[in-house]
Formats: sequence, C-alpha cells, structure tokens
Amino acid sequence: MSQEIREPKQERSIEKKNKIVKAGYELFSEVGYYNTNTAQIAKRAGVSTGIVYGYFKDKRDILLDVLAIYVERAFSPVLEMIDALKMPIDLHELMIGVLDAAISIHEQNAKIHEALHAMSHSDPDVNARFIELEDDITLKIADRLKSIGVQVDCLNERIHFAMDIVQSFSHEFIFDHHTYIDYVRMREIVQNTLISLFI
Amino acid sequence: MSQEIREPKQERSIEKKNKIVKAGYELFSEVGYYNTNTAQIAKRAGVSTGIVYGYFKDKRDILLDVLAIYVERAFSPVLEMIDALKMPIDLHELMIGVLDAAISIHEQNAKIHEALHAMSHSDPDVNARFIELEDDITLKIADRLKSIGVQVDCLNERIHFAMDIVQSFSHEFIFDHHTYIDYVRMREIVQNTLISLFI
Amino acid sequence: MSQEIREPKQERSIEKKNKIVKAGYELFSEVGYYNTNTAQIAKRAGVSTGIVYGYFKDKRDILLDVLAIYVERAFSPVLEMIDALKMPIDLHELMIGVLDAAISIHEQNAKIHEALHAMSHSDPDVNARFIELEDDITLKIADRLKSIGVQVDCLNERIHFAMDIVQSFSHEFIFDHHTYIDYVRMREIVQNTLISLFI
Amino acid sequence: MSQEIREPKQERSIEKKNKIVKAGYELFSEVGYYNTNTAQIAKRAGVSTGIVYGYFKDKRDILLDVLAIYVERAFSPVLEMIDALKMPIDLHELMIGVLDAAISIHEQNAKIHEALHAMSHSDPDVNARFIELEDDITLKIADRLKSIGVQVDCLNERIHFAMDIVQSFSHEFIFDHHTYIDYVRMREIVQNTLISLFI
DNA sequence: GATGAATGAGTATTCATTCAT
DNA sequence: TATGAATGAATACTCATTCAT
Repeated sequence: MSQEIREPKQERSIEKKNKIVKAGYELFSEVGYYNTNTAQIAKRAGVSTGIVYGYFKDKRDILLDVLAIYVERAFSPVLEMIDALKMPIDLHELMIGVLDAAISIHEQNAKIHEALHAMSHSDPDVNARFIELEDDITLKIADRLKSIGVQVDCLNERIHFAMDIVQSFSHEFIFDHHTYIDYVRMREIVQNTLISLFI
Repeated sequence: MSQEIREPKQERSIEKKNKIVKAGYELFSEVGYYNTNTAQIAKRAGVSTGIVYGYFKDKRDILLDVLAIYVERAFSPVLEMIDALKMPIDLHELMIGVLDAAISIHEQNAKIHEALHAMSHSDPDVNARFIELEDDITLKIADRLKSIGVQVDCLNERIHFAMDIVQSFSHEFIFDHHTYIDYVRMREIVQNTLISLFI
Repeated sequence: MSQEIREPKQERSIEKKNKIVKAGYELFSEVGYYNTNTAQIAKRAGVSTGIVYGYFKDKRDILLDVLAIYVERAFSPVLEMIDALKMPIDLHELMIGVLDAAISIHEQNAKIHEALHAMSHSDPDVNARFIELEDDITLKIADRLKSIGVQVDCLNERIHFAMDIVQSFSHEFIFDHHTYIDYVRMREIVQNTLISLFI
Repeated sequence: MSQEIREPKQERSIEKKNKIVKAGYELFSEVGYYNTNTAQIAKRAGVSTGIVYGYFKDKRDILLDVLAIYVERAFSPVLEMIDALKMPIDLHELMIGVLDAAISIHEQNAKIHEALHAMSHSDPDVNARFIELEDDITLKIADRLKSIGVQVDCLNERIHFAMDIVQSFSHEFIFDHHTYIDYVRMREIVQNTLISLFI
C-alpha cells in the first residue's frame, strides 16, 4: 500500500534528492514549515510533486533532511574558525569571530531555526535527529579545543552552554530591538562571558 | 463587509474574551498553534465558534493576546522572587530559585514559546508585542535589582542577557538529553555565570 | 483533532443529511463507489464539500447509510406484496410478483449492489450492517409467511435461500445474455423452485 | 503516440505475461481491484512497472485476462468432478462434492468475484468476456451431463440456474453469519433443490 | 524488449471564516 | 450579542501511465 521510498544511489538521483532538500530548506527558511506546501517545494526544486514522495515519506520527512543542512550551515563556520586558529590562541579574537559568524548565519536561518525547534517538541524523530546532530558538533568542537590546548573541566558542558549563549545572543541581536539596550555593550558582556568559560 | 471587532466593555463580555484567550493559551501550550483549530478553542472556552470572531479578527489575533499571558506566567515568578529577597541578598540562592522557577515554567510553556517565537519572525505585530512585553519585564527587574543594591554597569544589558541564558538553559535542561552532558555540572556553570554577571 | 460528527436532530439538518445520502445512492448506483468523488456527491446534493464531513466521518461512512436505502428499496416491495396477499394464498402468483418486483429493482440497483457486496469483503462495518439489515428483512418476511399460514420446517433458512435465488436470477435476467438460454423457461424453473421451497 | 501492445509470441514473453496476470489475480483476490496498484503487480510478478504496459493497454486490461483464470479455477473442479463420475451416478453425492468445491473456491476468490462482477456493469468488454467464458463452461457441463445420461428438458437453463444457486450459497455460507440461520440445514435444502433440478 | 524514475492530474479531508437564525 | 451550521479554498499524498536510458 505505502509507496516504496527510493534511497538514491546514482548521481542523478542524489542530485535530485538534494535539489528537493535545498528547495525545502529555502522555503522553510523564507516562510516557515507550515506556510510551505509540497507543490511549492517541487516547483522550486524543478521536479514534479509526485517524485517528492519517491524520495521522502512525507513532508515532515523533508524537514528531517533539511535539519542536517541547517546544523551543518549553522556550526561548520565555527569549526573552520577553530581549525584556522594559530598558536598561541587568542580566545578574545576567536569569540569575536564566532559571534560574527553566528549572527550572519542566524540572519539567514532564523525561521527555519524556529520551525525546527517548534517541530522538535511534538515530533520525537525531529528531536532525536536534532540531538544526534548537536552531539556530533559538540564533540567535534571539544576535540578541536583539546587539540589546541584548552584545559578546563566539564568541557562538553561548557561548549554546550557556550553554543546556547551564542545562539540566543544572535537571535537577540537580529530580532529584538529594545530601545534601552545598547547592543554593542551587550555584545562585549557576552564575549567576556564566553571567554571566561574556557580559561 | 468585514465584521466589526468588539472591544468588550461589559463584564460578561470581558469574561468571555478571557475564557477564549485562556483556552487558546492552554491548547497552544499543549499541542502547538498549528495543531489547534478554532473549533477546539471555542469548545474549550465554552462558547460558539462564531463569537470567537466577535472578539478576535482571526486566529492569529488570539495568539497576540495569549502572548501576554505567556510573558506574565514566564516572568512574574522571577519578579516575586526578587520581591521576596531579604538583605543582604544571596545571589547564589536567588539564581538557584530563578532556574528552578524557569525550568518548571518552561516545562509547561515550551510549545507556546516556540510557536510565539516562530510567529514573531513573520509577523511584525507579534514581534512588536513581544518586545514591548519583554521591555516591561526587563525594566521592572532592573528597578528591583537597583532597589536592593545591585550596582553594576550596563544593568539592562546584563538582565537581558541573563534572561536569555535562563531561557535557553531551561530549554536545554528539559528537552535535550545528550548522554555526554552532565546536567548537574552544567547547571552549576550556568549559575556561576549568572552570578558573575551581577557582581 | 478529528471533527465532531453532527447527528442531526432538526428537520432541516435531517433533510440535508438525507440529500447527501440520496446523492450518494444515486451516484454509487450510476457509476459505482470508486468512480464517485465527494465533490460530486456534494454538488448533486446541493451542499458544500465541507458539510459532507459534518454529517459523515468519511466517504465510506456515506456508503453505510446508502446501504440502508438500498436494502429498504430492495426488499420492501416484497413485504408489501406479502401484506397484500388474500387468503387463500396463491404461491404461484406471489412468486411471479416477487420476481417481477425483484427484476425491476435490480435494474436500478445493480451497480450499488455490487459496490456494496465488494465493499463488504474488505470492510467489517459494511458487512455487519449488511447482515443486520438482512436479518431484519428475513425475520419480517418469516413473520408474514407464518401469519398467512405457511408451515414448513426451517422457515428462515428457506426464506434466505429464496432471497438468494431471487437475487441471482434477477441479476442473470438483466445482465447475462447467453444466447443458448431461454430466459422465459429459465424463469419458470426458478418460479417452480421457489414455490417448492414453501409447500 | 499510443504505445503498441505486444501480443507475445516468444516463450519468454508469454511466460512474462503470465506472471503478470498471475500476480494480478493474486492481488485482486487478496485485496481487491481498487486496492491494488500496478507497481505492486509488477513487483509481485518480478518485472518492471514499465513492461506491464508493453503487454497490457491499462490496468483494466489485466483484469480482463485475470477473468479467464478466475473462471477456469472456479469451474474446472466441477468439470473434473463430473468426469470422475461412475455409473450409475449418485446425484446426491455429486452435489455434496460440488458444494464442497464451490465453497473452498469461493473462499479464495470472493474478492475477485465481486471486483469482476462490479466491473462487468460499467465495462462492456468485461461483461462480454464473462458471458463468453460462462457460455463455454455451461455447454461443457451440459455435454458431460448428457453423456452420463441425464435427461431433463431445458438442460442449459437448469445448469445455469444451478450454477447461480451454488455460487450464492457459497457466498452466503462463507460471509454471512446470521445467527438465526442453521447453515447445516440450509445446505441440505440447497442440495435437495439442486438434485431436484436434474431428475 | 526492459527498466524504474518521473509525471501531474486527481481526491479525500481539514479548517479559518461567514452568516442565517 | 450569540449560535453552530455551512462554506469552499487549500493541501498532502496516490497512482495509472509515460519515457529517457
């Protein structure tokens, strides 16, 4: 009864599946998950509505793959930044760079970020995938930090907390425009807090 | 042609409008905005579906009012806590209390929190209202803190940042279950960070 | 989540529900269950597609109600015929009348008859309803026959068998046109067989 | 533009076509015509979906070929039974055997039986094929019966009627479970009726 | 001939919103 | 004001059929 889902092995197919995920990623980012329909995704991907269901079980299944792109885009700049560090590391500069990167990423990904988080509450699969991907990133960052000589206790906990801080500050910075807040000074406080976590 | 929206003056009407908002709040919290329909809201509120549109322009308009409840519930415990403080204040104990409160609040409000945030990106009204309400809370907290002798520069910025931290840690604590994270130790780090912001 | 199904109490509503069932009955009869869509049913009934789901859980649920009409139409002529019998009863004439009636009924109901039977195999509810309605008719006929003095053993079994015979002969008579069959003589054989069941 | 339908001459092709028909027969029997899709048929037959349309014009065209299998399976046991008769023939035993066979056949073929009959009303081709195949069977049975000395008038008519009776009783026996019917006694009545048709 | 990926029209169902009463 | 029946546009998903390889 239920259609067979193709796991594409051939180049052309993989490309097509990627196009669909990319289209989903873009649309979810632009207008949100609930304001996007499958016909729009297909059209943007340049495929028929039918084939979408050849590669994905349902609309939610697209979100699951979009999630991977999101996490990749959201965190890989941080990894690259850490990779590019030269000894002796300057945590101050690192954090400036991280915040810059996070802000520009969040600018493009805010809607999908919320959609994904909202989804994760009602959808165990989304949640599980989210956690899995976050785990991956956290552990990678931990490896990098260790290899460049960072020595603090509770490293994973600190990294995770730092990621949360970066995330929420980016959000704050982009979307909230409280008149009584001086965002330049707030950013300084955030930076110092981040640094203090790793010394 | 478009129906007149009543701003209820009479007691009975105000009560009815409140019932609708309460029902909306509950349902959005339980299953999310997109998984709630107006018939359910009306039923839970004990009114007809038609009258909902007597008090609200559309479904989104209900969310706008629900927002007020959410912010009230999410932040008033903090205010109460600060009110109850006795000199000399013990920041450590305060932060423990704040986190406890925040976690239990977030437990019940996570879904609506995400729905609201998601909405705020595509909806300027939601966003404006959100900011307005957050402003209110932040300034109130600032007043309290000043009146109990907290003297740091950039108080508003620190408060706002602290609220973000509390928010994201609560979320983390409730929903993310990373096996390699020791949440007890993470909480300690968060607490210390919070304290360090105000000394 | 699932919509509330209205069980109409008021005249207007009952009328509307009946219109939908009637439209379903007609369309299922004309082109079959699978070749009818809900939009067509709504249109023929003169209502919106939405309200169909106010009265029925789904398309199949309409079929369940259509079933009642079908059984009523298919069997009530027989009951009337038996009612109209005068003593002493002439079984021969009765059977002629029954076959005449059955044939003309079957002419109009053949498609829905098949749709219903086909459905009954994969759908326990349809099956159950069918049996229930057939029970009702069989027992009514038994009562009538007893009251006019028919005295044979296994009355229910004979009635049921007779109904089967009438049914299948009607079908044969209308749809099968085997050149080597003389349907006038076949009908005589059927009539005699029916009579022999009740003497 | 419309594709040429191949009438396979080569062994391999005939085999492939047969596989498709067999798969169609099985699936239609198991879940019905409308609950079977062409992909399932192809998969079960071990061929590609595309090639199905090399041998058949459309899905309905498969049903037409399935029909032949159905009639073959449904009636050949009766022919074999008659073949196996030894003089002097015992009609009583024959009818017991026929009913036993019919019931077990119907058990496996009920769904396809209904699908076929339902189809035959809207589809002249199905109807024509059905009649043609029934003709064939009826005349074969007539030959057998004559050759073993059965001498009644209207033989074809009686055979046809008998086939109807057997068919509908099988159905009744398998699917209807009326509590007030004693199916053992009903079967006796049916058997006696069948016998009376041929003496 | 054969494959199976691709097409896109078709369909049941939902739900925000309106409106007759 | 209040009701809840009615509307109909919107949408996820299916599947017979085609076609590039």
